Amino acid sequence: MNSFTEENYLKAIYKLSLNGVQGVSTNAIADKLATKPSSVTDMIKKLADKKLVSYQKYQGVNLTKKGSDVAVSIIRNHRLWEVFLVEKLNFKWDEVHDLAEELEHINTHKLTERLDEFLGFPKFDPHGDPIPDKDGNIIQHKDVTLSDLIRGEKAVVVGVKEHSKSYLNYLEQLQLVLGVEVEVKDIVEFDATMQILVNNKQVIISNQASKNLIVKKI
Amino acid sequence: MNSFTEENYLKAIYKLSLNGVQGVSTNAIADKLATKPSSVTDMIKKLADKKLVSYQKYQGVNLTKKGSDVAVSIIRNHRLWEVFLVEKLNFKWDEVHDLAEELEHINTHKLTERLDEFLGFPKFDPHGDPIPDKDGNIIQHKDVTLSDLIRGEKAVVVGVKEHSKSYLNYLEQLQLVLGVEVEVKDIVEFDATMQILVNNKQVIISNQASKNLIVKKI
DNA sequence: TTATATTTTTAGACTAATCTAAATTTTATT
DNA sequence: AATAAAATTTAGATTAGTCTAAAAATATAA
Ligand SMILES: [Mn+2]
Ligand SMILES: [Mn+2]
Ligand SMILES: [Mn+2]
Ligand SMILES: [Mn+2]
Repeated sequence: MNSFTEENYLKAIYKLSLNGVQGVSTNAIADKLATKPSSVTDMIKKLADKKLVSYQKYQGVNLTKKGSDVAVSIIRNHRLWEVFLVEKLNFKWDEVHDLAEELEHINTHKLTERLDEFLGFPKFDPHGDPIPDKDGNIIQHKDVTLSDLIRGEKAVVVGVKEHSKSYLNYLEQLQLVLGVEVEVKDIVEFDATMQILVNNKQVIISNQASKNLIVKKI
Repeated sequence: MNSFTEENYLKAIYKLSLNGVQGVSTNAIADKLATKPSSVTDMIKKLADKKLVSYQKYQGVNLTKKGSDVAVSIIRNHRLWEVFLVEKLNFKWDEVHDLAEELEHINTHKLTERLDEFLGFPKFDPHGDPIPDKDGNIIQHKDVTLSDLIRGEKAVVVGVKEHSKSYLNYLEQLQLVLGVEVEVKDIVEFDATMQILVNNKQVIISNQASKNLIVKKI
């Protein structure tokens, strides 16, 4: 089997591949995992030996089918556990990520499937991220963010691109949670600061914040 | 914090201490953890440095208050997760131990307490083992086993001393599960094989099996 | 109470994962 | 195309946990 560390590398490579990048760079992985490029090179070699990634020196790394399957399965676990923690144990959406980082590695088919069933086969996690189904199929978000809207447009909040505690906490204070409807009232031309309507309240939100909020136009 | 490995050592020492032994031996720990005595000596030294055990060369090891607290907390996690797996995810009692061995190390106060609450503050796990409360208080079984009974006595099954898959599976086939009433019909003098009544059915059970079944006389 | 057996510890080596510093390769810039 | 900058890899060291083989201490038995 794969160690927790190997699984975390696979997950990181998977996520970095989503931006259409062909050949994920050593530095990008090091950054994401808060480790050093030399450590990444070592691990990549090991993953390549195990046929989990394809790799040529200096050319970046790509997941094989096998590696991608492992990554998706870890992500499935992670998101199912986040749903469990929020729905069943009443955690808040800014509290569950770190716990899910640990729970995701208990990678037993039967446990995952039973958990999925217990939760009623949820399609999205508490941050709006799609949960891969048991065959690994995953619907990616269309990635329209609040910052893409123009004055007068309305949309529903469907996810976040940034998962830090401070961001999630901030959003909750503004009542900018999943499912809430927003309307763009005004945009400052200089720095794209937005004035929006949330639950009938006027809210001012920076571009830094609005470009991490995934929405669906209505 | 403590590594998974350290936690497993503490748990092993805790369990070996329950037999009233003063000074748990290196070999006993090695046996329980399926490792070598030399590895145990190394780890004991580390745990002693961390004030989790008290230890003098060649004299065996004892948990400190601090070490005992960690051990009890891991055991609490383990048993709560076993309840979760059986009650909520419909696992059978012979399937949950290995999963709980992994889940128990996600040792976060808040998670444990929320899980306890979600499960309705259970007092016993699926094998009849008592669950320590949040302050670490734990009621130990009185340890009367089926093999202690004499002809004609009746009792209720309240636990098992052996947790192997094969034993639990065997018991289930005989319908010897928690809460079931048994009556001793006959005992073979030679090897203490018992003939008992379970759910109105006659069952023959070896001493090997009967001495691992914890019961409460009625 | 010596000799023998058993238990425990030490010494030295190995693997996984990490790091720093130096060397190499690739990419960008003159 | 030559040079500078950035990215990547290699070399060598470190830490946690483990192991085997040998030495030392304790327990048992003649
Ligand atoms: Mn998460
Ligand atoms: Mn999430
Ligand atoms: Mn168990
Ligand atoms: Mn149990």
